Amino acid sequence: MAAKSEQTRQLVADVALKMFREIGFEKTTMRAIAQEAGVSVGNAYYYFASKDELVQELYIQVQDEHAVAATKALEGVQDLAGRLKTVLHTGIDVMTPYHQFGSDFISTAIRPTSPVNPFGEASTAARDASLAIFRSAVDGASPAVAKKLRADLPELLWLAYMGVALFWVYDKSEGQRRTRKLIDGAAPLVARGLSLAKIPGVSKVFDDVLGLVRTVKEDA
Amino acid sequence: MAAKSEQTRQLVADVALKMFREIGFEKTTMRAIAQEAGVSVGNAYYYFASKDELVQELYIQVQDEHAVAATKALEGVQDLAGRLKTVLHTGIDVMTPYHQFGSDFISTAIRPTSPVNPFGEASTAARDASLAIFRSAVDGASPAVAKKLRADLPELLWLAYMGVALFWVYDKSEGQRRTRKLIDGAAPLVARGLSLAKIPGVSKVFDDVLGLVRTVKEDA
DNA sequence: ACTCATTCTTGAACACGTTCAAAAGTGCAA
DNA sequence: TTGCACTTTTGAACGTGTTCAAGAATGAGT
Repeated sequence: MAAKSEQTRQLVADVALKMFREIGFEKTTMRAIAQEAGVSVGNAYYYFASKDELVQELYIQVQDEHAVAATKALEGVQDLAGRLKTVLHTGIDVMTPYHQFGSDFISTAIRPTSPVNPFGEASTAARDASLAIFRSAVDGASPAVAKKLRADLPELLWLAYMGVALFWVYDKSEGQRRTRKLIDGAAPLVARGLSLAKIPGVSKVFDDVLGLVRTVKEDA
Repeated sequence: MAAKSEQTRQLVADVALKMFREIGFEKTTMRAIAQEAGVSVGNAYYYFASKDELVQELYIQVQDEHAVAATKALEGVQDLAGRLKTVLHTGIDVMTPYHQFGSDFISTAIRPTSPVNPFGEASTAARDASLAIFRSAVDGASPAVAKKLRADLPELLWLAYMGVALFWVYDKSEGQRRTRKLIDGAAPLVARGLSLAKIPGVSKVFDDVLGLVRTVKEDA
């Protein structure tokens, strides 16, 4: 029997996500969710320990959509700039229905104790999934990315992606036009910048950057 | 008469900041502030429209301290790497008493409607003050920074500083050792990276980066 | 059919940030 | 002194996220 329990859980989650999309984070109160779902407030809390955990539900779903959309869109795109653009654009695509919700999300997510914190423990799975998208974007590129960069690049790009997401949240231009522009401009620049790694004088700086990144990551 | 009113305002602010420092943001309730200050809750709200505005008070104070400390510490430091290090380290210095408070602060600050949002209207003054520190760090450097970079660099460094601050918030190492390491490593790297602007192949990439920055900033 | 441990559900209660009508205080003009 | 407008102060009340003791429902073992 497919757990009556699981049904209730799904119901609450579905109602919550729908309300987040339609009326925003703050106006979606736990009481409203419960009422709309036809359960008691306490019951919603039986399945989700906090409002933040409902946000986590949304986060995971958006992440999944991104993985699917990006994988599909990457087919046939060879060059790094194009692949990077693809991953970033599809990322923004799946987030778009939640744009008005974005600032509340980030505000929630940035709190170290939040289950949605992208750097935190609770979202290791989601982060790894997201990282995997960038890894595939890098690994599948031709001409290939310089070998010494290949290991760390996906993580750095993912970090940049967090920055783009932040930019997007603040982007009040229609359809978030500016964010799209930023992606279209930055992706080729990153690719070109990386190709400079062959120049001797530049190569050393790259090595040091990688060294620093590794050092700082290490003694966490 | 130095306004009894102003005295109350100061009292509330002082008590609040002290409590933020000592027991953190969440545990510092408006009721606790009021009680400790010997006023009613409503009275605290007469002077500060929200708890966020008390955070703004803190933000401004920290900013001021940073400006003073950085200006003093910059004396006699010539090279860009050193000057950058100085500004970043003094920035972390003045924030240190509030480290445990950091994540709540950022979580508050990142909300576009917050008076403390560093990108927002309400903190234009504070941001300009902070920007001025970076501008002076750049302008006072010798050997001088490439002319074409000089206009935009302070803003980009300020942005990087926001990133460092974010890193610091998450830095759980003792005394935030890792953040210090990051600063010591990154500052010379930035300086060296900028000096590459003279190399022809690199120069073009730099130009495009600046072009992109300006484009994206323009049609806000 | 009858336990009874486990899972699920309820709604009242709590502390919080915030609001507001009303009271108290203040200072100046008549 | 009295009157009056203005500023300051109060504390009860509201809606929020969250907790929890208590009760229902469920289902496996007898």
